[in-house]
Amino acid sequence: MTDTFEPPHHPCGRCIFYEKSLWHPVGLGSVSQLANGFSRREVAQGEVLFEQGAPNRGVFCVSKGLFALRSHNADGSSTLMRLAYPGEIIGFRSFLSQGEHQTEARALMPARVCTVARISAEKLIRNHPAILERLMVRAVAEIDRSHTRIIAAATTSNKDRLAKLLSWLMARHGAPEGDGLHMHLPMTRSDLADLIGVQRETMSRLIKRLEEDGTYRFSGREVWIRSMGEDMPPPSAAEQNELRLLVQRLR
Amino acid sequence: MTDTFEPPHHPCGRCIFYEKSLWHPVGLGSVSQLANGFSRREVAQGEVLFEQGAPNRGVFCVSKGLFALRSHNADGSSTLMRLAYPGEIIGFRSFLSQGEHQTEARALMPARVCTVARISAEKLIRNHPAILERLMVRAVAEIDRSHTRIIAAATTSNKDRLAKLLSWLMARHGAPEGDGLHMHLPMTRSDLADLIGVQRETMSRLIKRLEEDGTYRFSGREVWIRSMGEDMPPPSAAEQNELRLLVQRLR
DNA sequence: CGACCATTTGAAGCCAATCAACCTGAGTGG
DNA sequence: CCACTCAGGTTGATTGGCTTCAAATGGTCG
Repeated sequence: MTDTFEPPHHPCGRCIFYEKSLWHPVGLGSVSQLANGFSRREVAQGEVLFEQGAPNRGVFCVSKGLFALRSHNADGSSTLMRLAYPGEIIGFRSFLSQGEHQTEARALMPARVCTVARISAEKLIRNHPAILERLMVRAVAEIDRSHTRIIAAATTSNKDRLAKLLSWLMARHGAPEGDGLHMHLPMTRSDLADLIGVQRETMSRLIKRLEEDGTYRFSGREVWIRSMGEDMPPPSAAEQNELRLLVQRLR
Repeated sequence: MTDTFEPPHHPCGRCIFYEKSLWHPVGLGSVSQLANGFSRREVAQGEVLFEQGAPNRGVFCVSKGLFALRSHNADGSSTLMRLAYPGEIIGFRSFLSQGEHQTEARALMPARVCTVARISAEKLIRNHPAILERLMVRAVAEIDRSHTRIIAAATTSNKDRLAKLLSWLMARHGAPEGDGLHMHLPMTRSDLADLIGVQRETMSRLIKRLEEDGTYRFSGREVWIRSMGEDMPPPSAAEQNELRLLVQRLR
């Protein structure tokens, strides 16, 4: 839009979500201050960006790939709290409370992350209150996500929640194939189980049940979803409609 | 502390949590601006402060009593998202997103609420970024609460979660009695069920099972908890210890 | 090949949802 | 005063789903 006025050297300037970037409010004058504490880094698939319990070192922005934010429970189990896609900020809770990371961040795909070191981030936020406003938007989004999940867990069946999750993932990782969609699952079945809140064995059985319904087909991490038309009565009318829209959108 | 310098007419000046109040950063100079959009109001037990879906009219601070923030689901069921005690801010999500309330706020006890009208609140936040910082702290707390709940739902039994909830409520509503504690439950069993995420009938059975364990005694909304010492092996060692500390603290 | 990991399958048992019936106390209206 | 209703709560019977333990399968990698 206003290419002429945008600072050519803003570290986030090349990101497709630059306009919505957390650090966008840092104007021409302070770009050097931002560039100072800024670092960009590739994270290999499976690599841990930060451990649960580790001290926070700054604010992280996913630039490429996908991260899983996982909470390790005292009893050895773990819960996958959320997935973070490019443009999303992670680790901001521990940054704000100047404490330890509440979750572990692990790359589920080859990823890239931009970090603004803690000291720099604190300084920038003090000087540019608009950054805090943007961070607040992210926080509210996280509250919304959490509430939605709590409600979903209390009101819908595990099978329905899995179907919902799969169509959600399909929207981000899928491509049209035949009369439906196909994707490579970015995570293991254990991860899916941790995301839905069931045991691994149950996830295996849920997947089998979904396959028996005829809408989904699985082979390892490959997933196909039929765009459906005349077949059986699948999950629900709402779900069916959602899928139809999804197929249309990706086509 | 610095009584001499505190504005004598700050609307929140008399609150015991004044120092931690959201509007504390409004200094001497701007108090009139705050007082402008400020209103205080009694809310009768059972009365609804705001409905789910209603447009946000400002930022609410619980001054007395207790509110239940409930989400009404499409299928007619509802989920009790959280309880709000004096000093807590409610309705800030819809305030920030300038949208509709995501939850219904209903007084579980005779309550009092202080409201800062939307326009005033927006102006104050623009002029005093420190307010936004404090609001961010509340938002992070809400994220923490939600995450804890998601993890608890995925890893602990309904019975254990209920026991935890009861001891939590006991800490806020209980008083020593005999060799244990006693409280009047501030909510119905349906509310408890909505908080734990089970059906009313299941809640009734959970309560019966807790009674059979011998730690709790129920009669209508009256609840007694034994401080225990020699009896049976109750919920868990951690839970037992927590209760012991609780009894000591309230003694 | 052997080790390891992810996944699947089976069997047993527990737990919660559901539907239905019943109970109680607090109004309400005749 | 009684009959009625209604909200809150309990109880029983049944069913289905999930966990748990155990064992088998399949793929990958040194």
